Amino acid sequence: MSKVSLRDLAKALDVSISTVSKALRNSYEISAETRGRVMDAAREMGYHPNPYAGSLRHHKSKTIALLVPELTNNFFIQAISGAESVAQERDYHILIYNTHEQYQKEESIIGHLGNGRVDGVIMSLTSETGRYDHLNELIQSGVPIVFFDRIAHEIETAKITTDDFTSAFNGTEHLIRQGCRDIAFLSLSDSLSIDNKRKQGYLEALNKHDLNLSSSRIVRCEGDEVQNKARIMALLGSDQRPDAIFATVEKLALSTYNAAREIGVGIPDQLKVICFSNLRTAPLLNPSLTTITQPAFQMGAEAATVLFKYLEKKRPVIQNENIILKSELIPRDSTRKNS
Amino acid sequence: MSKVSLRDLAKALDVSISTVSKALRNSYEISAETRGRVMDAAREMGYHPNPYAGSLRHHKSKTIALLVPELTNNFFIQAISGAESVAQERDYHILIYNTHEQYQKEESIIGHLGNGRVDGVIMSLTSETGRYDHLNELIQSGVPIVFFDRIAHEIETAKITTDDFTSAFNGTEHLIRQGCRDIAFLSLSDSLSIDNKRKQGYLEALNKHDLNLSSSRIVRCEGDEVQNKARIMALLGSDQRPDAIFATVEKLALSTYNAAREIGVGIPDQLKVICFSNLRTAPLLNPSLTTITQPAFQMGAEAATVLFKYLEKKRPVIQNENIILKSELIPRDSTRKNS
DNA sequence: GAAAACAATGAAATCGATTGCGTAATGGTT
DNA sequence: AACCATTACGCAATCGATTTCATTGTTTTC
Repeated sequence: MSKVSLRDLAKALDVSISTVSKALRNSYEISAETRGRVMDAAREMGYHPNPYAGSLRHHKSKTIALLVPELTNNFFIQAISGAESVAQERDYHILIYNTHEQYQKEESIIGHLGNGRVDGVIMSLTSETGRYDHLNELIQSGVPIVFFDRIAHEIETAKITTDDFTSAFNGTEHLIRQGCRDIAFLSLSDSLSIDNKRKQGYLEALNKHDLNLSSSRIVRCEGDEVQNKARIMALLGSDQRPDAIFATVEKLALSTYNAAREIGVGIPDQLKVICFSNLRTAPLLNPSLTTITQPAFQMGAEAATVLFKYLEKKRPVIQNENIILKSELIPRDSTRKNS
Repeated sequence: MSKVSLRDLAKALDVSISTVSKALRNSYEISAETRGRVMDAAREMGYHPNPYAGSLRHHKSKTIALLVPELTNNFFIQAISGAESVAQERDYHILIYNTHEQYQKEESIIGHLGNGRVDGVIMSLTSETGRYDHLNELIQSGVPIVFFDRIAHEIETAKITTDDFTSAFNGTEHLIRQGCRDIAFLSLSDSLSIDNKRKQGYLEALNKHDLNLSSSRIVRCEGDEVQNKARIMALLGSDQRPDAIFATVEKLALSTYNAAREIGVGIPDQLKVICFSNLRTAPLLNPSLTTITQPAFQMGAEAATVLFKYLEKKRPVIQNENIILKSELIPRDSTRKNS
């Protein structure tokens, strides 16, 4: 039952290996009768071609890699799901890697991806990634990369992002409209472009509305859950408590909810909260959470579509291209105006 | 810069291919000097071995496949994350497949996994899967499968589950203790063993407490989100509304929340809700949701560990083995006793 | 000093599938 | 009857790495 190769089929049918191979690929060289016999035998004996033999021959693996900094994260999962659905349509296989927000892991994994393991890569950078040598090297070796969300501007390729600056600007204005005057911004990492763009959108909105920007209102939360929550509790416990929090990522908003609950700060009366999030339960939270929701599934699908478009070419060098999708601001109770 | 092979190295150093190969693998046959030269050249020229050439030779791919019926699902994602972390430690690669709850996709994907693409498989069945020929065939062809959560009892191999019967029994008793007398059970599929075990636990608890089991209280929710919500709204809107809902899976509890909100049924006063769930925001919901939480990450990690244990053997035939982990019942406000 | 032992390297087979080219057999043409 | 086309198939090289088995040249041993 185990491992049927072309050779086994050839032996069983008393023809040559090449005849079997050609018959299975419907070559015009093979007579209809022989082809039929081969097909039947292949079915009966349960023949499945060894994918790696073909990969070796054709220098393509029909496999792509997906690198994300976190797996247990609604945004990335939806993006993965989007990419997966496109890949499945095209009979591509997906290798998945979790870089755990560590540059070192990213580098090591990228190193394993050269020389034919994958035909292309879709990825989002870790929050630590500041150098791109490993990525450039991979591209030089002929493996194209498409970035989504956490992109490397420095690399010429396709990048799928959302309108982070505008979304953050609008989100901040939304808070201001709801009556907030002292908005803290919870940031994830200084080296991420999305983080910086969101920060700029936030600052620009403050500026437009003549709110002074005390730099202490930008709080870096790059630790683990416990550390971040402690930092937020310190912020909320100080005598100069902000009246709103803009969280760049979902998990910081949840930490804010937990911190506020623990310290006895009422949302939205004493503190309004908004964040970038793909949480399905946002409407069911207490209070329901105002979110800026990225089209995550679509981003993943788009990244895969662009990648495949280039993979079909003979020499897949991806043109520099910025594909920017729109996020949606969904106001809910966490930013409800005080009555 | 692109594609450096052993041959290229050999040419550059003016030695044979075999010498290069042996040098890189630290063979004692090669002199220290030559080895050094080879190593240096390999580093400089950016040599990475072609993984598929090795796979062909050694009949192993250092790759496993992970099949799940859903990707955007907290339970499965945590399980995947657990398996991924173990795989990463051992330098294994993970191919991920979403069967979308469709038997046909499961069958087709499994068909692509024979003949060397992967060394083993970790999977959870679709809710449609009732035949196991495709799985048996794969195992026969030498690819071991480890199941988690949604397992196939009929197949002799390792299976990682949680104590579904007991958990459902305890969950139901919990509802009864909180004063419920008419508990509806939202079921996902009749063909899934976990669903049946949970159902049995539920029935057993009713039985123990002498609550009569009108069969109409078991509601099959195997449609999409819209259909399920409609079914639940019909249930909650009837003049014989149950006083509690036991949801087998998270998404049905969320549909229940939405349905109850829409129809104006108060949780927990008019309706108590409990469910199997790995939702991180369960404590933050309105009201906070009582959950039976499975150790999903651990299940994935355990599945991978068992699989790798067998893959290290020469002839990996997995012994029949049931590994049962404990779920945790976390009472929250959605089952709070009426005052 | 001849034989044996050893160290360092290379040639070639192998894994499984593909494919360009060669070739035998058949039928048709003049 | 000699020739050419066509059909149907097999041989062998190839992809890249590994590994067994020679094959050199050198050193040791009696």
